[in-house]
Amino acid sequence: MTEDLMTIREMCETYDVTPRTLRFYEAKELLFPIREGQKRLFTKSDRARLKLILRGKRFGFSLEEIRQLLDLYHVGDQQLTQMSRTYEIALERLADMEARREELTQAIDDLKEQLRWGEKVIASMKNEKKAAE
Amino acid sequence: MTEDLMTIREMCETYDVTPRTLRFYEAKELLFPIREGQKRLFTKSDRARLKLILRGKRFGFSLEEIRQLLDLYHVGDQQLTQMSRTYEIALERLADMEARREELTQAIDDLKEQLRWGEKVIASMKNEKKAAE
DNA sequence: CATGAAGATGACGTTTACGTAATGCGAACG
DNA sequence: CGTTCGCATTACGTAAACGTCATCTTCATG
Repeated sequence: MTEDLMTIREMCETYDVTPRTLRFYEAKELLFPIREGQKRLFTKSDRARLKLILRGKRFGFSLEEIRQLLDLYHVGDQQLTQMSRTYEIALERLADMEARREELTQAIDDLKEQLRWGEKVIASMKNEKKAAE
Repeated sequence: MTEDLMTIREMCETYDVTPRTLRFYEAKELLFPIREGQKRLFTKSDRARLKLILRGKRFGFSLEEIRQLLDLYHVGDQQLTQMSRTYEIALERLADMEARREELTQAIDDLKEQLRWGEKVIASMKNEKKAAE
C-alpha cells in the first residue's frame, strides 16, 4: 500500500511547489512534517494543510491569515474559551468569504457585459474591413 | 454641481488609500490623472479604474495582472487583430474567475461544515464543565 | 510678506514570500 | 572507497507594493 508519508520531493511533484517553499511553510508553522533522522516526512495532515494553503493564496490571503485559518481545522484539544474565540473568528472569516464571493460574482458579470460589447465592436470592425475591400 | 475632477486628498478619503499609493499606481500606468500645473486631478475614469484595482487586489491579482485587465475596459481605438487578442485574453480571465468562484464556494462550504463541528465540540465541552461542577 | 497647508519629487527603507547559492552530511552505487 | 544524490541548514538576494523622510513649489491667508 502507498505509504502515508511523503518525502519533500514527492510533495513538490504532487503539489507543484519547490522544496524551499515547503521548508518555508514549516518555518512559518504552517506545516509540521515529522523527522526521520534529518529528513522531513510529510503526513496526510500536512498534505491537507498544504492544499488549504495553496487555495488560500489564490484568494489573496497572506500566509499569516492562512495560518489562522488553518488553526480552525486543528483545534480539538483547546480550552473552551479558546474554542469559543476561535469559533467567532471563523464566523468572521465566513462572512468575509461570502462577501468576497458576492464581489467576485459582480466582477464576473461586469466582465461578461464587457465581452458582449467587445463582440459587437469586433463585428463592426470586420464589416468595415469588408466594406473597404 | 460636484466637479468631475478630484484632488489627491479627496481621492484618498473617498477610497481609503494614501497619496503614495495613487502616485505609485500612476507610475505603474494604472491611473492617468491630468495635471493642473503640478497638481494631479483625477477624472471619473481614474475613479472607475481605481475601484477595479482595489477589487482586483482583494482577489489576489498582482498590479501587473490588474493593468492588463484594465486594458479590457479601455480599448475602442484598437486594431482588429489587437482587439481579437484582447478578447481572447478576456475570455481566459473570465474562465479563471469563474473557476475561482467555484473554489471559493467549496471553501465556504468546507468552513461551514467545520463550524457545525465546532458547535458540537463547544456544546459537549459546556456539558462536561457543568457535570464537573 | 511671512507662513503654513497641500501637493510634488526623489531616494531610501520595509515586509512578504520565496529564490539562490554555499556548504555539510548520510546513504547508495559503481 | 570515493563520489554522486538527495536532503539539510545558513545566509544573503530579490520582486512587489507600498511607507517614510527630506526637500521643494505653490498658493491662500492672516
